Amino acid sequence: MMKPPLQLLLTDDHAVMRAGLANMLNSQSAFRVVGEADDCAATLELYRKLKPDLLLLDIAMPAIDGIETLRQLRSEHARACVLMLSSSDAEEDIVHSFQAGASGYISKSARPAELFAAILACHAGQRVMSPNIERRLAEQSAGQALSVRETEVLGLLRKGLTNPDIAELLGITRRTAKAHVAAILVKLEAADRTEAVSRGFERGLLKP
Amino acid sequence: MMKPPLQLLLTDDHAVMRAGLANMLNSQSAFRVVGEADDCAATLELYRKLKPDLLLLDIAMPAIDGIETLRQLRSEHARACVLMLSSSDAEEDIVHSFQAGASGYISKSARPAELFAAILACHAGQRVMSPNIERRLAEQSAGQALSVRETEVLGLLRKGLTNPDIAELLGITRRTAKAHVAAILVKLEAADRTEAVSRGFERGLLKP
DNA sequence: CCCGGCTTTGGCCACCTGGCCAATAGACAT
DNA sequence: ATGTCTATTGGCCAGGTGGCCAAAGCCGGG
Repeated sequence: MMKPPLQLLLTDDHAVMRAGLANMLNSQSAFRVVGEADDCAATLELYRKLKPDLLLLDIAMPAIDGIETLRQLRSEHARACVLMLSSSDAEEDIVHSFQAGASGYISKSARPAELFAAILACHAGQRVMSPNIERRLAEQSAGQALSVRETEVLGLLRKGLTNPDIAELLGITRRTAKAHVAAILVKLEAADRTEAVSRGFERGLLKP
Repeated sequence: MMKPPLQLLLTDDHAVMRAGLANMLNSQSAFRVVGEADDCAATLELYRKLKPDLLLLDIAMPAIDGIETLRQLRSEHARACVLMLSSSDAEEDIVHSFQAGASGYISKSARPAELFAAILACHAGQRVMSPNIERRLAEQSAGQALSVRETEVLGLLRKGLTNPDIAELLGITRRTAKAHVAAILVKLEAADRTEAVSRGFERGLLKP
């Protein structure tokens, strides 16, 4: 007597990836893809309807990204088991995923067998990370995390705003805006605001 | 009597994507995935060995990206039929792909049926683009293209270099470095060098 | 052969930048 | 309650930035 297959819900904005993934997973008797979604709204709706055992959720999505989708899902279904499937491997994405309640995080670079194992482990209640992701976390966490305010300022730097611009927009003095920028430069190890924005993109703090 | 299936070579750094794609394509009698590669070197090697009818090539790859891989392949096999498969949809990637000799460009957001059709059309000698990509090209090409020199300077801006730094590094005067930066600002419609770098990332001129 | 674009160069000037000094008030954790 | 972290603010200064004026040589396409 076999165990019934795990009911999986797939979310990824790339139809090719979804179809390929579904094909591959369904060819394993342990899994069964019961639904596919391509954005946040569809994910929430299908989750309510299907009550899958596990959600495979891509991070990079237009409009509402995977992290935010995860937050919304967990606020409604606190016990949802979600495995993030990412192509970026950016430190920020990983950290934010776990903060938002992900059960695991695996790279699309992982071999299929690793993915299968990750899904099973995740459903068994374990915290899952692909090996190379653990390595990255150890390496990269040399850099300090930006505060909420600093992240906000970084978003303004990106738009080409000057310190006086930022001060006016946030209703603070120029001096304070400058202080935030200075803090950003130190934390991102950047020589100036321009390099800071680059590092922001590299680390996944800013999305293209 | 059926036509023999098209021999396909797959290149993508994400094993999950490769496996899923291979699964999906092989389930169609018209296609047969005869090889998979995860980087430039493996692609060139397998291409020589297998002489596939068509190469499905992902753009985003670490170290050597898909565009450069395409260039190298075409310098060796000028008649190679290559369909770029991309997740970015950045204008630059599309333009560069065709300049480098791609036969087609399709988004991972395309539905499987579109992908199948694209492969067939490509092999039939047509120029293939997914519909939403054509739309983007029309919209976005409002922005002017950067010259070679300007692109080089943009890469230095990204690293936080000042105009004097750039001048010294390129062996030109500060005034000239300044002129290049000014040209970049105009072409990317940026208020300052920091915003220029943002636009660079958004347009795919710079890669995270 | 001429036009257009790319690359190169000069000076002047108001403004912004980032580094340096130090300090206070509130929030959240221990 | 004590301590850590964050957000906030001030002034001074050398150096970088971007806008404005204009112009020359080079190269490829029409």
